[in-house]
Amino acid sequence: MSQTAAETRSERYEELLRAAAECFQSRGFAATSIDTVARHLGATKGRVYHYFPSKMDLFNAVRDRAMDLVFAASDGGYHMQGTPAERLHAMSAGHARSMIDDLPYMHVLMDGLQMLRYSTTTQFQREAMEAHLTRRDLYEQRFREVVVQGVADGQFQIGPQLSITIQSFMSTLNGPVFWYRPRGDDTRESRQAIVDDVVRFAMSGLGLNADSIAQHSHQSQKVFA
Amino acid sequence: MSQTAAETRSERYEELLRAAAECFQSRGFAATSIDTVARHLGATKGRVYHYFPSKMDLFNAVRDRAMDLVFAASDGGYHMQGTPAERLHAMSAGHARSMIDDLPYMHVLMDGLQMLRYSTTTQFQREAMEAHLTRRDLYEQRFREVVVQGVADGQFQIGPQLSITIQSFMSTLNGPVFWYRPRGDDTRESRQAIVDDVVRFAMSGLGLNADSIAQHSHQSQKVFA
Amino acid sequence: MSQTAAETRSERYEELLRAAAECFQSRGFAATSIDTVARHLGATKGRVYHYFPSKMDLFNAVRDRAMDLVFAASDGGYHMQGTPAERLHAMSAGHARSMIDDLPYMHVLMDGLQMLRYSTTTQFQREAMEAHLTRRDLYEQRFREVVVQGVADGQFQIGPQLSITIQSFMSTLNGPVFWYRPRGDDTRESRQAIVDDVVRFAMSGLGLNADSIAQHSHQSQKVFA
Amino acid sequence: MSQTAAETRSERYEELLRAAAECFQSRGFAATSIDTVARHLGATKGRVYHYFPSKMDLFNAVRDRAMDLVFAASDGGYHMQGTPAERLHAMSAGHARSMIDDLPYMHVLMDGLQMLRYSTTTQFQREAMEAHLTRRDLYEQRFREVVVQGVADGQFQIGPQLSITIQSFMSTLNGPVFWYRPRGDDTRESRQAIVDDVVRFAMSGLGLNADSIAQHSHQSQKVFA
DNA sequence: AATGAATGAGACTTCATTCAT
DNA sequence: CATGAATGAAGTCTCATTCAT
Repeated sequence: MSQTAAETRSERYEELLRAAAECFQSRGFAATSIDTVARHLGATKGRVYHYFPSKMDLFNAVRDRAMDLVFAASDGGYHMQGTPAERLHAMSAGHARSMIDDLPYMHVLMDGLQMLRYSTTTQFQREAMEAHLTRRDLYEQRFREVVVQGVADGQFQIGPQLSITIQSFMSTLNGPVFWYRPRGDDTRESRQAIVDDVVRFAMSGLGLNADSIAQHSHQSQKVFA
Repeated sequence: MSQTAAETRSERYEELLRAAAECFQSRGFAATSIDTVARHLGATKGRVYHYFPSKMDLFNAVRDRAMDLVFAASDGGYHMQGTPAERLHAMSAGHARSMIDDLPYMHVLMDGLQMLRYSTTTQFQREAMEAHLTRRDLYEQRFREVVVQGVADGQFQIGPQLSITIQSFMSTLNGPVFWYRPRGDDTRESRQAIVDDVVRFAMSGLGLNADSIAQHSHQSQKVFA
Repeated sequence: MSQTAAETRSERYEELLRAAAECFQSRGFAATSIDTVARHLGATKGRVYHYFPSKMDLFNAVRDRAMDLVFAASDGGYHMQGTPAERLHAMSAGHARSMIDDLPYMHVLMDGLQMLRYSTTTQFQREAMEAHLTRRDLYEQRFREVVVQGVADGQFQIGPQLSITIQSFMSTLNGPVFWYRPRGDDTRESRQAIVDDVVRFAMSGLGLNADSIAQHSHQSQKVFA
Repeated sequence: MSQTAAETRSERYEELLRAAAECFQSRGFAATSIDTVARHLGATKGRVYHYFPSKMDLFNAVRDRAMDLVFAASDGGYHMQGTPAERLHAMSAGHARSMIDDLPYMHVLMDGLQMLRYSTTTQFQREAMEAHLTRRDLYEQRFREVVVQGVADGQFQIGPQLSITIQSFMSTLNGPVFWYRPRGDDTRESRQAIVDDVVRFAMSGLGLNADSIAQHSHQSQKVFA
């Protein structure tokens, strides 16, 4: 019985998180009202406030979940054996795939960075933001690390400013969040094709030619199968 | 005197547009109040309403101005003589440069796309949105056109889905809007170095090698000097 | 077992009453939530609602208990043998003592009078309020009665309007509710010293000189020992 | 024109302050809604918020005004020439008179002290509270000072703890706030009679006999005529 | 050309209360 | 007996907008 209750609570929580993510995605934080989220869920405000003490806390929860997802998506590639190109390819494919598969969450992840200048934050929320920024830096650091190795190995040819290259690389991978929208005729394959092209562009941006990219793509298939 | 008045009006209008752009940039449309814009200007709401009938109209004006700027920034490259690679390089450099130089406006430009689902729009505003989307498609079409030529010429090697490549290319160029922030020690040269690296990455994403990129970069200097 | 249960219930009830009194004291009726009371008790709302059908009923119970306490505190003095001065002194000492010893309850007693104009009252609650006012009048009547006797006896010298004198007398005795706050270094004696000074002032207000006051004070010690 | 506007603003402000005082008086801070105040004024919330940024600020303004009034009421007595008994009598009469004449404000003044434990206070509001407490101490200090002189002169006979006596004295003077309510048949004289009796009781509490009180009363009449 | 007053709709949030368990 | 979930009313506050001046 207690387990059922716990499961129910957990399910409700997930339900809420997803509904919130979807609402925040389509209208942004400021333009999304708690009422909107509740209605999207077929419930009332009270339910939302029963799980989250404030709108900002709800947003933070969504954002943190998004971070979890994106970490998980590229984790396999980061820890796998292989050349920097192979690893980076796998990480990128996972990342891009997550952008498409978890679109609502990822949208919030992008939006969340603009939240920096909001003054209406409690002490707790400021700490949450700090923690988030730390995680985000850690995440970027993983990509940077592999890129640096690839440059050292001579696999990648990049411009003089490493930071700019990394930012451009991530911008490409994050791109789908801004231009991809699910369609009725999407299939697992059609989405993978999108991911492949995005990753191909990104890897190519580091100076890899098409042939080697194809190879790594093959690798990544196995990893994420 | 009439000319002076006209100039004053025009100056005030510009002042307002920029102030609005800066406010919209830092807090987004929904979280920016007319009062905030007015205060940012050292005035009161009345001034804003004297020039714009509504907040949404103010936003539209900023967004349209942003579109003007980005068009102007890549126009030289688009119309210049040269290979697709040369033209695309010039267009991209102009675009990226504009992202950095007109950051507040460009931020609004990116944000403006989320506005699609706002229900509170008048007939006029819906038309303005339509017109904006048309211009936006037209703008993207210019890049697509040149990329297609380059692919046909064999200068570019891209993935199977042209659209995805174009989107990734634009994502890279737009990137600075999300990660660049002006700093006290910025110089014209340091900003140009950023632009060069971004463009290098984007062109490289189309399969161009570093040498040819360097060449085009040289060209672009002349165009934008 | 049934007795144990009854005792438990009674204990829980007392616990609740006191917790409520403390919360109402520090924040007032309107600003105290049922949740606050429950948390103060280390429980949840359900417990409160198990014993009291509504917040107002809880408040009424606390207020009635406060009335019980203050009645009990001055009852000995009222019924004792002696001159009006002696009796009034004993009543006053008991009353003032109760103000300090039962501070949370007495605070609620003072607050409760403001509640008159609340419109959200049920029939039952209106009746409870009426009953309370009746008891309150009865209580004041006791003091009035003894004062009148003292005036008739020539022990007290008061102003032309008896009501005003009574009100002032009670205001003095009630004073501690507004300015006394328990401190770590309070002792039974230090609290008694406060009571003595308050009562001395009040009796003196009726025209009694210091000497006779000292005498009565001595008397009252015996009554409340 | 500007003067008219200024006057209008000032009038509106006063109107609001009084309306707020009246509402706070009858229901207390927490139970008074801004809507209530607005309705009491025949206006809407917006008007209230146009003049006061928050409910707490409105309350603070009322409380500060109350403090102004009570200071003014006893100021003449404090600065006048005379024995401690004469001065204290005049101060007390002014104070008590103010309790009756400015009842709504004075009620707020009493309530305001309970506000100490509200956690929902901004930095600014905490400072306002500190400033208020300082003023309040200063006010009390005036009475204490004159009482001490009277004790030194042998005019007053009080109990061993000066503080308790002062508190009791003030409690008596403040009393009318809790028990006086204006009635249709009130006259200037009937109110003065109340004040006289209250002051008589308070002075008598310090050991003054009726005769000397009558004398001082005569004095005070001249001061406050 | 611009200000300040005012409104009213709508947002976030709290909380008394009910109910299933 | 007690909890946790949920609701709905009400309250604080914001803000786009209108209007008189």
